[in-house]
Amino acid sequence: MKNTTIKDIAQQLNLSKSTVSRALRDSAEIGTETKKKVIELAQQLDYNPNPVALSLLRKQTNDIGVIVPEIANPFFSIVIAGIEDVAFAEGYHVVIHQSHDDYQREVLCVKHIYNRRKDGLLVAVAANTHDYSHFKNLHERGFPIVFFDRICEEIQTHQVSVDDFEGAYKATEHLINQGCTNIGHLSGPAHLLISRRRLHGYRAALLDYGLPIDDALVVPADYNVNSGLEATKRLLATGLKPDGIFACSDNIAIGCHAAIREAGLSMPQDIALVGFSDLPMSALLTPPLSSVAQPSFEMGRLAAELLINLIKNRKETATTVTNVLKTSLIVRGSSLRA
Amino acid sequence: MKNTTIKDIAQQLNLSKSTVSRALRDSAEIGTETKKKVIELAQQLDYNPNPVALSLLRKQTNDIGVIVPEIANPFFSIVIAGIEDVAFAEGYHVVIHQSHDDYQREVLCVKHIYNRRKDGLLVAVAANTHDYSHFKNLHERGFPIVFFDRICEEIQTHQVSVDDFEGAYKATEHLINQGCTNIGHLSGPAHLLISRRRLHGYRAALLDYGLPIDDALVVPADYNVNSGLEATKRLLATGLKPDGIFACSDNIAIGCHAAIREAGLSMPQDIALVGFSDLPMSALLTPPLSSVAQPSFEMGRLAAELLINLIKNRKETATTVTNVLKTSLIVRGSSLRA
DNA sequence: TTTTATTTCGCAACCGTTCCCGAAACCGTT
DNA sequence: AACGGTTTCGGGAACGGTTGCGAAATAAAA
Repeated sequence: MKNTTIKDIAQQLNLSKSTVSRALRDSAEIGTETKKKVIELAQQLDYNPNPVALSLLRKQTNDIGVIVPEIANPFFSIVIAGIEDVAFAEGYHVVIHQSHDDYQREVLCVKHIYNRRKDGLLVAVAANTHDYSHFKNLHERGFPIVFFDRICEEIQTHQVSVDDFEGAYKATEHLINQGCTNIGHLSGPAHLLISRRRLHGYRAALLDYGLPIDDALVVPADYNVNSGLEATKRLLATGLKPDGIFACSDNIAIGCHAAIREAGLSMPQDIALVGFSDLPMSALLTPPLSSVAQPSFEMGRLAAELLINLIKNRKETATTVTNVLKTSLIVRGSSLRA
Repeated sequence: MKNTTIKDIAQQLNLSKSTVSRALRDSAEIGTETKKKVIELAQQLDYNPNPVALSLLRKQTNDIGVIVPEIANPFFSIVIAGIEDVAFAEGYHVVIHQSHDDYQREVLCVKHIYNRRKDGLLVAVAANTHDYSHFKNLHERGFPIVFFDRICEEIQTHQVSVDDFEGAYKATEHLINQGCTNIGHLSGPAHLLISRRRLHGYRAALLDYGLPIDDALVVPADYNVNSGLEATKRLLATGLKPDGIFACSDNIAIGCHAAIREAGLSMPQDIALVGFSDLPMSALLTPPLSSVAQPSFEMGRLAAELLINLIKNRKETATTVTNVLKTSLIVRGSSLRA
């Protein structure tokens, strides 16, 4: 029932706590004889040090906090898998929080993580977060933070993201190469950096290839299937007749995919479609969804590595790195015209 | 940088630690005047109690450990979302571990959770776990455990699962009603209870409707897409020409779905297919996958509620409940013959 | 044999908090 | 004026560890 403590061992062996502690840590200033006795009894009583006591003493919990919009979002759950992978290997434990894309809730989560003395924070910011002071606050106190995916350039710390601009550019370029001349874009919430960067990549490709830029072809959506479906309906209702669509995320693209089929249009002939993220399910659609693949698992791994590094040598915080991972365009039936 | 402690407040106000502590907890034995001063200064210094110290004193961390095979598996990530939902509301934090369906790793995770003094454990056991002594060990020590989905009947504690038998029965019955007379089954690893129960449901339906039971039509698979694909290939290679398939999970069904199409067979005419779990992606297939829906989010919520209840009143552990949630068959194009 | 060095261990403080218990100080009664 | 009862607060132990320092005891050097 009760866990055996160092004191229990000390009493049974008529020793002091300190001696037992030192013996267990194999200190040189303890006799070989007593050392052996202590270790034996410890093993017998299945002793293991109370990490809570250690945390109090060392002022570190070996826990890292993670905040994502939704755990159930496949992209984030894969990132979390990457995080857990390196965290486990390094002896850290991962405590998950969901912001539900809500600013208030995010603030609460951040407070929780800081107050509960987590060693660091990994975060993808909520979609409707405009004010970053809750993060700045911690950062100024020297609390280790690493942003991933939905990063925050305002804060001078490690950031891990993919090259959204290039990914979006390649996707749009691909549509152009497939003969699309009237390409629409389903964009994400404008205050998210990734949304803006992907929008810029889309525009840059149009510009480079001499295609007109028509803002009426850009319809905003939230990062979920339903919103993608609605946005596509709105886009089709404009009568602008896009022959290609680049969606800012796969979830949006999946909604778009359904809307196109509902409208009785064919892919890729009537409309060629490309998404972003290459979720596992995207390849299962008919036609399978072309998408800009990003290394989600690796993103999690890298973010965790950077954070743990930050935790271990706090001084070197000066040199913060913005890590930009490469994307790769996966061309499938939704956009490949024969 | 440094967090303000109760001692800081005490020194600045020339009071003792105990007085400050009591004042902050609004104790009746502290004068209104001092109480006000303490609370004001605390607010000004942004004081909040160190939860680590509290944990040491109270012998509870307010953390609950969760072990799942894979976080990235949509089913489990949705369950986790449910867990996090009630845990957050109850002031508990969720620490995620992955067993990767590996027994050794699972044992390690269990040790971690117990040693780190988590208040309780929520677990879906690994696919290749035959020995449950690592769980029994904790349970005998009075450590609160709740199993979900992949439960463990050997241990007398709360279990949350769906009615696998009934779900499988309904799925098979539905196939029979669609005119299938030669129904195959892609089963899961045999030492998982859910696999066996679903297999039994399948068999019972065949029996009840007077169809022959042919074990050659039952092909084992692991709970992932690739294994489902391979298993289907093996099933088709037998030459038994099944006209219906009930797959033990949606992931397996998704692999099966692909294999059927690869083989040039049509759904639901040549083969009608039903899966289990109704993952979000299943509805997106063409034809959309019929599936036995289970309330994953609710399963997470319920499991967390039971665990927290167990934590709060340890004595009442005597009355353990095996909670069986209802499934519902979602019929879609993969099995509905016109 | 005395001095010095070395080995081996215990005491006590500390991390931040709660809480039991005792001690003033003040109040109102006889 | 003496006494019992409140009110208000401080001291110290406890939770389970680590660690600096001092103190025996033992061994080595003079």
